[in-house]
Amino acid sequence: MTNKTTQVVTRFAPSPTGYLHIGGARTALFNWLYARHTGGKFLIRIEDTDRERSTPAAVDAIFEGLDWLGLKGDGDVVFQHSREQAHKDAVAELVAKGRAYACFMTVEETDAAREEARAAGHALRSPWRDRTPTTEQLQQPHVIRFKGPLDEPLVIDDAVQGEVRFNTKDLDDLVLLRSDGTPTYNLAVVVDDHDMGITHIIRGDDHLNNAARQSLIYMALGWDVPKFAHIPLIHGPDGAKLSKRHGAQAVGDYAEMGYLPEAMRNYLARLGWSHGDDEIFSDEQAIAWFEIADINRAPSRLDFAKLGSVNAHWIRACDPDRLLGLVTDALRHRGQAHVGADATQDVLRRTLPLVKERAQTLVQLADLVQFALIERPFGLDEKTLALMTEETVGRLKRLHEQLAAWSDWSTEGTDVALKKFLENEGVGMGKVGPVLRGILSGGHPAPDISKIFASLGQAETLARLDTAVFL
RNA sequence: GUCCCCAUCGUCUAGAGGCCUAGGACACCUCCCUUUCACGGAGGCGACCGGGGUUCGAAUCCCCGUGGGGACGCCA
Repeated sequence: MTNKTTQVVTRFAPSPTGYLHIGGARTALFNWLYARHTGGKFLIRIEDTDRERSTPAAVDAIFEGLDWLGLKGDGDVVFQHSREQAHKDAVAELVAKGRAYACFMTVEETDAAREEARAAGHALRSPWRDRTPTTEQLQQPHVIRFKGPLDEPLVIDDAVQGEVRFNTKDLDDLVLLRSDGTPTYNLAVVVDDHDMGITHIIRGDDHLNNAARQSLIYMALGWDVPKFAHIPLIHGPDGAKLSKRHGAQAVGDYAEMGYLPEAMRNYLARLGWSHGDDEIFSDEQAIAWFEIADINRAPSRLDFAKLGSVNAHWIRACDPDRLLGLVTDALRHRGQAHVGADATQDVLRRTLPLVKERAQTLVQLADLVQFALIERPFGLDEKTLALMTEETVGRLKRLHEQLAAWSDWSTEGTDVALKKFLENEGVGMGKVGPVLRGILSGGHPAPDISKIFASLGQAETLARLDTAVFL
């Protein structure tokens, strides 16, 4: 735990140009975990300084993703766009301090100068860096650039990556205000993080270079540089950067595939962070254990097999009523609109506990429950039909008789009934099992036969037997 | 091309100089359980990228190489 005098404040700052990416989700999770761990605050800021690419739909999508994941911000959401004036004020201050300047290069000139600078072994330097423009010149279109040190060592003390050494000769004088007067990302981030009191910036590795530039701005403004923690990116199963061809990228995709948010949190937290050999842990445990020092430095790959096994655990641990609701939703989602009916809900309530240990996702669970939901009369598959010899039919009729008189329809009870029947018949389960399964399940995947009995209930079991045997 | 980061089983990882003949999880294989498919149980396969140092001793520290990744915008 950190000391009480300076409360930890973390933030998640996505740019609303699309859905909430799985990598972004983990970044958000780490920020959230660290804030919870330290008793600090977790804030959300929408980085919409690029008005062209930012859309309200994307903002909604991001919040939908965060809500589903259960990651709520502690304060009001900050929209970066709304803080334009603060950004401009900071730039004015930098100009006044001689730490920023007007640059009149055109885009073409800038490109050429950049080429030239690279060839010379350093970053872009504007010829306007040391000129004082006249009042007339200032009427012309221009950008405001940061005036960084030309050739000095710069060390970023990163909580994950350690001491990262740069030289300012490789850092160009980045644009603070565009020629239309709007602030750029690198400037806005610094001003907002400072004003929001962010103490720890936990974000993707791809920002490590920005950290160098940003820290220069902090220092120029005379502000404390927050603690940086750059976490490695998540890669696809093939080790390449996560992209469309890897399939699911949006957290919404994972919801749709039937993963539980708590499973997602568990899996994502374990991806790139560890607490010894612990694999399955609750939110409370993750919060208690989460230290930035335990975040790994190497990028990690997404592994659906492992995600599935973690999800299977949380499906089993899921509260029955909640699971019923989730499966009902999944069934509706696939077009089974009638599943909300009381009778169907009863069937599901009985069936779910009997099959839930077989599923890795809610979608699989929805499949596993189909055998109980199909409506009579349904045909028998060929395999089952082939088993319906005269001898078997006679046997099934006797079974029907015995079951009709049996009262205990718990799984254990029907198991006893079945065993007794087999004993009386003097045959093994192999003689009856396959055909009975076919008749009762309609060819759908189904659990043990006694569990099928318990799931269907006496009336439905007898009815299904009836239609098969007497057709 | 320049700058930066990274490197333990197929994957996620444990490991902070001797506890390591390198541990766990997922995946995979075998067997058991069994009416199907699963679940479960018992085993098994399987890694310190390479080369130099430092040290009595290195997966752990240093250097070089190689291989991955990221960044080089008036995008964020």
